[in-house]
Amino acid sequence: MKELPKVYDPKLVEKKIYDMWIEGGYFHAHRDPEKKPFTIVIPPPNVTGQLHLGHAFDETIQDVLIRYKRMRVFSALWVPGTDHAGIATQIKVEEKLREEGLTRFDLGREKFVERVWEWKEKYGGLILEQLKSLGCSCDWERLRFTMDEICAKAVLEVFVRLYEKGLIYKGSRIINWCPQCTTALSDAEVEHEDRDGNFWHIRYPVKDSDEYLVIATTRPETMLGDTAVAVHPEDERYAYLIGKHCILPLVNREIPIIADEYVDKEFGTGCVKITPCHDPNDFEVGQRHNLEQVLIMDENARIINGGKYNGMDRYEARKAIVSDLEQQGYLVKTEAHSHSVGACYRCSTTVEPITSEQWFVRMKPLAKEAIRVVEDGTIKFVPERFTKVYTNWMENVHDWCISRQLWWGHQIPAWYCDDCGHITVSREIPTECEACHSSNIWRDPDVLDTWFSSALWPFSTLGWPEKTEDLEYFYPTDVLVTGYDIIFFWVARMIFSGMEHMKEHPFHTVLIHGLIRDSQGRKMSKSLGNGIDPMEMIERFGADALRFNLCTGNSPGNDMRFYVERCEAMRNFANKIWNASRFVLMNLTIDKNELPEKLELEDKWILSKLGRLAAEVTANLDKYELGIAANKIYDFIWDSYCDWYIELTKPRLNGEDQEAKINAQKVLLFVLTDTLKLLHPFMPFITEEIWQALPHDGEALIIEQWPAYGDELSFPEEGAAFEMVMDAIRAIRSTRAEMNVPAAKRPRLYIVTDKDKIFGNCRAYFSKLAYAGEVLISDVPPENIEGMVSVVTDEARMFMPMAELVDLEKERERIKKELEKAKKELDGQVKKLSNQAFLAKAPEHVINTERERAAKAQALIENLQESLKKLSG
RNA sequence: GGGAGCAUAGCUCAGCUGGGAGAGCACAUGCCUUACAAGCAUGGGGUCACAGGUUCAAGUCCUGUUGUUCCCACCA
Repeated sequence: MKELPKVYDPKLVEKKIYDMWIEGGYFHAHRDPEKKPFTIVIPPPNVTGQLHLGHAFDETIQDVLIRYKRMRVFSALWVPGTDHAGIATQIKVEEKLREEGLTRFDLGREKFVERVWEWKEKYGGLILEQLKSLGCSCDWERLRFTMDEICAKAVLEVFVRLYEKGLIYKGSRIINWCPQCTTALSDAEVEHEDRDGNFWHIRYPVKDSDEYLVIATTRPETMLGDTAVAVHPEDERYAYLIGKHCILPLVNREIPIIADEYVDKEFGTGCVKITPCHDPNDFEVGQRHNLEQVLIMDENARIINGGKYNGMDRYEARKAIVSDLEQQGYLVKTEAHSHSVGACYRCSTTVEPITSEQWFVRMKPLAKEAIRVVEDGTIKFVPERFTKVYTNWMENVHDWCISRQLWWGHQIPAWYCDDCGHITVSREIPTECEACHSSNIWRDPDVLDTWFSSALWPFSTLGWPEKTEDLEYFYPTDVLVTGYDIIFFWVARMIFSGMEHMKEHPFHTVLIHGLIRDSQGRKMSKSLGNGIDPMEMIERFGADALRFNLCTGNSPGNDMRFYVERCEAMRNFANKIWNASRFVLMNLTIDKNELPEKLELEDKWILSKLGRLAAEVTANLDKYELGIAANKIYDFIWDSYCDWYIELTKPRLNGEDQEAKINAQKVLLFVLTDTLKLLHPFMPFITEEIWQALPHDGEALIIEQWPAYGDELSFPEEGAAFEMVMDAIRAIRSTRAEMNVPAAKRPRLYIVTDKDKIFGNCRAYFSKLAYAGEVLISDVPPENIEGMVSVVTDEARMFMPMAELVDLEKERERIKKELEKAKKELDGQVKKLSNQAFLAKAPEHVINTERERAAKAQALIENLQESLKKLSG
């Protein structure tokens, strides 16, 4: 039998085991008509990214589910892949260029995109290698990239289809503009934050009058683009001014005073400046009143069309304008005012609402089905509370701005005709305008939002729009695992995309988890420098320890604080399993895993526990309760198997009875093997390594069948009987510890009980686990009880002659104290059981449990009283 | 303005459909007991935020309050 080292070293094992799995081809899912498919698509990490704890968390959950289903004999497919991550990747490569003193414009589009591909080829594999270190059992033969040919084809197809259906359109709308990334952003890509700012009250003179209106603004620079002042139609204060004009200060433009219900009479002065090009509301007002549009900022948020302010940065202009207003007497007052400011989710620059020509997806028609499938339960969110977050967003969703002024991404398949102005949208690269056949056409330089391609991920990865066999077999996928921060970006868009293009839900369950935070509850971020590198955790404690840490100690959907010490604790757990297995192997002389004919009491006890564990863990995993399942396995291994069962087998293993020896080995091996199976999804490496060292029939643990038992492991009576013995052992240990009896002291043990048969079979365990010398069992107490320490449970009275330790008076006090406690307990039971309402209304099994407890308490009291009486002589 | 989460041991958190308060770490005491000191045994420690309510029975369900975190929203 193979010798295992004394301390488990993940580094010696993980790489080797992973290679073994790859060689075995176990990650590759076959389209097996005999099996049911189970499919997960990975949330594709940024291709240039590095694994952080958030990934590790997300990926571990998916791997647990995939491994579990694989062992349940599903054809379990986990599709891996990476995302081209438009802005993020482009920024990274531009930074690199800057080190060479270059910008992307120096290279030109074509060369720049080439550079990004080079970068991707060079660094794009890193995160995939990291996933392997974590143990992810992805089907690497089906690796995808959001910009590979297969995915690009899907993107093209979707764009053209939606355009043809009128669900994609180009238009001039207010969009969020990031002056740093110089691109449009979708609403979802803007993060709102309350910031302290000012509320500037400005006087707008009414034309041909001494009067003026006071408006208030948080962005005074936008006044350069004002084309009206609005009041509420029913505001009698200003009714007589409607239709007249104001003179815009500094600019001296005449702008109309209009009436619009959008204005809140109660807020501020009741007058609002209207800047259609730089505020979404004002844009709407402008549309309604046919107002002039004056765009006053360029792509870098520098002033244009603003006279003397031209060329200034937006904040410079703000300062200059406020100062000029003040000098010229237009500034009424400045108030401190906290208001919400939008920031780019990539670079945190304050975004500027700007009118711009962009491509949009018309959301209302698409949202309808996406809401329906969630409301009718076709798609379920776990935990359920995220359903509302989703539907609420979907019901109020605005059109999705999908064009980005970037070079890295899927270029929009639209060509403009210089002659007739027609837009040709096409799957093929056209040579002429489809309307006027002019060859004077040029392609839209913009690319699509990265999330446009991720939205198609569940079916693009399987080969759509081709009717592939994979698509046929594996779609719809089953579970989508991601953090709650990605619901709008990705989950929502996958759902409506799946419904629109596949006419079928992309997955039936969305398993949502929280975010990983640092030990103080802060978000992990580069700027705080509080990030923990999962690779370092793997290096120090092993992938299994990291995985187990991430699976436990949190509840679904909630954030989780990450403690390095917990990795250490889980490393210790791995070591515990290692040593337990080492013990089993050291004692093993059999080469076949089978249960013996003859089972001892403790065998039946542990087997019962194993049977229950398997059933419960299965139920928990089916409900996506990974943490509960993992905790149960942990407790079973450490407490039941190691601390009790292994110790209990030692007398047999070290004894002379050959048959008993073999039988103990058989049960040890059987229980260990099935426990490894249950633990495998959580700790794949160590379980596989041990399993390979144990006698086995199959090839690898990863493809072993998940344990499932009928009644064959159910021994409720024996299980309960053995718990009785354990109670007695614990009571003795406790008393000995309390009295500071050293382990070397092994007094004779008298057990007084009417369950003499059960206790009689367990003599050896009292010696081994309760440090007893000779064990004598009887239904009457021994003589000379005065010199004995007395230990009492509800099933037995026990006496140990330790005269030198016994202070009779103290002994009596100790027992009296226990008696008090027991009586108090019984009082409670009696009270409950004499409550007629309880007896009438509580379910029978609850009443029975209470009766049993009362009976036990009663028995304990009697035993204690007996002992006390004896002591008192 | 709307919505959600959280509040349980010194710390971090479990506690699934209501039925005698749990884990890890920390702490204390005693043990190198031939699988494991990354270990074993034993122990201390909790008005389950507060106030009502439903129920035979509430940490668990309902209402409200307080504190805290987060999400959404076009309050200029």
